[in-house]
Amino acid sequence: MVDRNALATVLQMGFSRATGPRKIVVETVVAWQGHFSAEELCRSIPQVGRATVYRTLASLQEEGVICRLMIDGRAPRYLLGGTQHHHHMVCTQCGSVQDIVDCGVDDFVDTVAERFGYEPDGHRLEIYGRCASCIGGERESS
Amino acid sequence: MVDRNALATVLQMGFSRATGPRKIVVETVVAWQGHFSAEELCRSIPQVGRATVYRTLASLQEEGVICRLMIDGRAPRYLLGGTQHHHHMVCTQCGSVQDIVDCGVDDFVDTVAERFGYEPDGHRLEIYGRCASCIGGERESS
DNA sequence: CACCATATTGAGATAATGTCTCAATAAATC
DNA sequence: GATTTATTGAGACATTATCTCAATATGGTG
Repeated sequence: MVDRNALATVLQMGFSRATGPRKIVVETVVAWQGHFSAEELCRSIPQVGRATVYRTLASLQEEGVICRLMIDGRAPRYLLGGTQHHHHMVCTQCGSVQDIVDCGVDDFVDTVAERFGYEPDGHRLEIYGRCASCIGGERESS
Repeated sequence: MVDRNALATVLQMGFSRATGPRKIVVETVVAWQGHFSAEELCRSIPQVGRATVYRTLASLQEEGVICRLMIDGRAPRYLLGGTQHHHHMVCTQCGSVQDIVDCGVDDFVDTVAERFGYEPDGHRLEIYGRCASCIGGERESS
């Protein structure tokens, strides 16, 4: 997915110097399984300052390397891979998240926007439910 | 929309006593034009304690009287009328929000959920763009 | 109406999350 | 290696939200 070259590119994004701390943040994010909050990331790499973590997360998001996910609760959660436009399917039981890449709502969005006289420039779709493995798990444990 | 009877009903929601403070909160919310944050609401009725405002907002949301809107930025914003399932069209320029009631994504959601083996129990769709009046306003001011 | 039991309130402590400052540090260049 | 300056990070500060618990107000009752 994200090879060394891509990593080097990412390290430069929006900055003029590829620094050590930023490298740690990016590598940790890339290796992360599933989604995470900013604070979780901070805790996992205490050798990097909070300010740097937040700054790096902001650029990564701006550049589309990660995307921000507002699962209800409080803090936003981040997820690798936002380069491509997509949506999310969130399991309300185990919290796992899957990407929906082949969107298909685009046309719907355009139609609705036009009906309201809007000039659309983005949309967000999140679907909540229980994932296959959580449904399965329940059957086993009963 | 929300008449006196409905108000009385709302005041009881999830509680066993219809109190003065809660009445102030509910009436303020009902009279509010557009969306608001919890803190904005607190500031507008300083005679009611912050804890009560937050508590009342939570029940109102739970009961579907208001809905929570996560427009990017920080704090969630609230909007009257969440009883009926709907989505939002948010103007990225003036911040106004319109409801999209005739959803139509429902089928799409079911299809996608099924494809992933999910048992869907909710979805959220937000469309961002510039509203008609903002587009028009720009033309005038040029 | 007065009284009681208790649901509810609210001031303020605390928590969680995020932003900002600015002296110190470390990349990149020469 | 020296220089320039982008970047860092400790910690102050800001914002949003939750929690505690003594004080209060509500609804029911005699």
